[in-house]
Amino acid sequence: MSKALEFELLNKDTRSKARRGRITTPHGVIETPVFMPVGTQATVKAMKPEDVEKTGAQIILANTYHLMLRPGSDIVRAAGGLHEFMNWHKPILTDCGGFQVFSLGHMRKITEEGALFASHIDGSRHMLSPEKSIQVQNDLGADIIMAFDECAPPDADREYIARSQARTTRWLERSIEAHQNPDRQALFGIMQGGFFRDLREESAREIVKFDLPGYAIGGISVGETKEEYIGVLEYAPDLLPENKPRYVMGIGTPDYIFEAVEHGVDMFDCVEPTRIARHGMAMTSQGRVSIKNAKYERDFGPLDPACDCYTCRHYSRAYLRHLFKAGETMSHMLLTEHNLRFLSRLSENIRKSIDEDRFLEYKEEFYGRYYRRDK
RNA sequence: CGGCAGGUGGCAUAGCGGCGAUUGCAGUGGGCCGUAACCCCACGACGUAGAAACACGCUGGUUCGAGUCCAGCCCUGCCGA
Repeated sequence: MSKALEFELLNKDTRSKARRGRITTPHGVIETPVFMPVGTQATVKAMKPEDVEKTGAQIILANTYHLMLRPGSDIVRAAGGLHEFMNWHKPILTDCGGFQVFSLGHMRKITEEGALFASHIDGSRHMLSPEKSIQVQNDLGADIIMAFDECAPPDADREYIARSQARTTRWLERSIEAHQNPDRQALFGIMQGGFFRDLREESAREIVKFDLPGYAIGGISVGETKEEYIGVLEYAPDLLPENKPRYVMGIGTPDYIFEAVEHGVDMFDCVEPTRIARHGMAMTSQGRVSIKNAKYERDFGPLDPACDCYTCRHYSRAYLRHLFKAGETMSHMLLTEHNLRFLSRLSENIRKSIDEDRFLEYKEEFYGRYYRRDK
């Protein structure tokens, strides 16, 4: 059993599969369900670590592929690891590069050995294999690291998904073998299998055998319909051990989060809040607000009257709109901070609702405000 | 007063005689899901598509056809007095 991570199941909702948990890592405790902001290049874009922390974030992500290319994991290691390098002293999770196998699909070639990438920065060629991914993640030193997988495209056919999923399992075995310090970094396995239940079952059966400290559900929220997404959630979390954290990779809209939690998921991450912030979009208690809209030109009220974040306490919609239209970096900072606070608070409220056994009521109440259909 | 260069969307620009006129910025709206993302898409605007009419400074002319060629005028900029 890994000493790097401990998971306590604190409470279970009686009318759904939602659960409250607590993960303990070398850099601190994480209350679950938890939303994890993404800081791909060892920075949550537009945010200082201390401000990320103030939003209530308990753990952030960083990325193997990006940091391997720049600055290079040896440099991060020489700096004393990611926590020291980026001045974030709470837990960190590093993604393995498997998503880049998908998102940079046209710039790489997959073989049994791994994925051969042409760097999006300078075109140089890099083999990202299970061994390489884990070596980089060992250098980075995150509390939770991910086994190297292939995130297959949602429209791939069954035959491809079957082969890819089986290969990901073989890659998992190699990832475990390559892992140098399981006492300080917890290695999670990733379930694949696309939208085929039997392939998901096969994937789960194989990866669970390794008795890892946690498991992720990968390959969803990659452009499929919401129905397909929920379809996988109906059975996939149940295929994973109850006493281990379950992580759905890549979700960050409130509805996707609620659905995941309802089906027994504990962790989730997404670029959504940070990216849409830089594109002028805010998540508010009343639904999404596109701050670029002309109707906010003279709106001197806060972005979200129900929000306690720094942005909402000090700035108006009119000012945020002005900053955004003017191309000022400050708009990215303020909107990002707000969106991160929004999702942290959502996580807090979800945890509270599970503690009080009223998760479904909270979900309904939230949907009534956020997804109301007027305007 | 003379010489030169120009006048095309809000601004800036492209445009062998076939234009229902280009592109960028600005504008309006939308998207974004394990971050190649301060990015991408759409639309409107000069410039009219229900019909008719007007039409790239203005007025004429050449031509089957003119933003494009010609003439005059108006305006702008630069240079010289």
